[in-house]
Amino acid sequence: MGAKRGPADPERRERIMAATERILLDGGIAGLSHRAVAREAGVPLGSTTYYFATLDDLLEAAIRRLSERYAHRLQRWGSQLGTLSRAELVEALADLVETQLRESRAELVLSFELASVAMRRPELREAALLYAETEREVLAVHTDERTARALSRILDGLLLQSLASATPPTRADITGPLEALLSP
Amino acid sequence: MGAKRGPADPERRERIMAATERILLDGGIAGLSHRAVAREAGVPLGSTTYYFATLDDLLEAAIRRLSERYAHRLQRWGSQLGTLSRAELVEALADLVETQLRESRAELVLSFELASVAMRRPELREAALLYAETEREVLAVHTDERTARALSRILDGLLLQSLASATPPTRADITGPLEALLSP
DNA sequence: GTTTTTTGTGTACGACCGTACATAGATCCG
DNA sequence: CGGATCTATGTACGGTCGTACACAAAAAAC
Repeated sequence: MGAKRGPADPERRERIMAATERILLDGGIAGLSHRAVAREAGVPLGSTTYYFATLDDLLEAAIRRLSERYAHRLQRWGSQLGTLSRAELVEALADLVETQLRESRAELVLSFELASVAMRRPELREAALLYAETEREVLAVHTDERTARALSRILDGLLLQSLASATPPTRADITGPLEALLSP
Repeated sequence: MGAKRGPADPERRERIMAATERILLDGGIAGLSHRAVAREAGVPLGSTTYYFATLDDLLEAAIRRLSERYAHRLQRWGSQLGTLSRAELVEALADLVETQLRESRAELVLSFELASVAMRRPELREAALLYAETEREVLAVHTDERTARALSRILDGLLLQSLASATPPTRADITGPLEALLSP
């Protein structure tokens, strides 16, 4: 019952998952295939099917990693904030939206794609919801639970329409709905 | 320059588009192929490629039809309403959300899938935005433009999370964000 | 050492696909 | 009538894919 067996190249698995993430981020689920991953990772086809027998295994592993990274980023953002007034929270959230759109576009697109795929494939639901859960948890630190849920909805709508439309949203597009919700 | 030429079976094109809609609605874009449409419509493969040479032609035609039908439904909903108080508008919108989730689930799922695909393929953007545009127009009849935009965002977020999550939203889940926005 | 287990690879099968294209039938124009 | 034009179909090429599987190499167990 040794802990390590076989040629034990622990990088192998890592490299394959990293390649999978890259493929998902820039081609979406449609671009995912064992062969594409093998090419991207520089390993033979047999390696990808050995570690991840089915496409869903590959997908699930990559999604889990991406979600965890996203969660950490959100939590870091949350912990850098002190206690905020409502007005300050609006500005902080608007900054968050703008930053995400600028710096994490690919991750956002993928998370929406995942959500839409999960609507047809319940087995992917858990993976898809990791994003939303983290979001709500972080928001709940700064408001009550109910407002956090509403905020999460607005943020999703904002991000969705921003990513789908041709022109980026103005600051007012973002702050408008947030203010409406956060001004009691 | 006669209006009709050839064997002129006008149902042919119709049948193919109708079959395409059915395939998109229950299998999503991933299930779309010339062959699948041919099978569904009961026509030979050559027919589908004759009327719609590329997959995108097929997709665009079907999406346009679906969007128009969706727009009509929304407009009918809008015109059945008289002038409403803010509180009445909240209830009417919540009813709309619940009805859509119950009766037009497949259309909603497809519209989100389209939106997420359009994020990677700008040529599909126009088709994907038809849904959102109509929504905003109808909403703008009952509130000012700015509120309509915010509402549209909230509705998208609500529908997205409702479709992606395992359990349907409670009435409070729906009315919460709407009230927050519509109570000045 | 020998056997057993795990790690890793190459190949091949059957399926599906988009699209091109040669061809056939129908209709219209003159 | 005879072309010209449009409608409609069958087939076939070249490609991608998931997955199974036989097999080799390395490590572990004995």
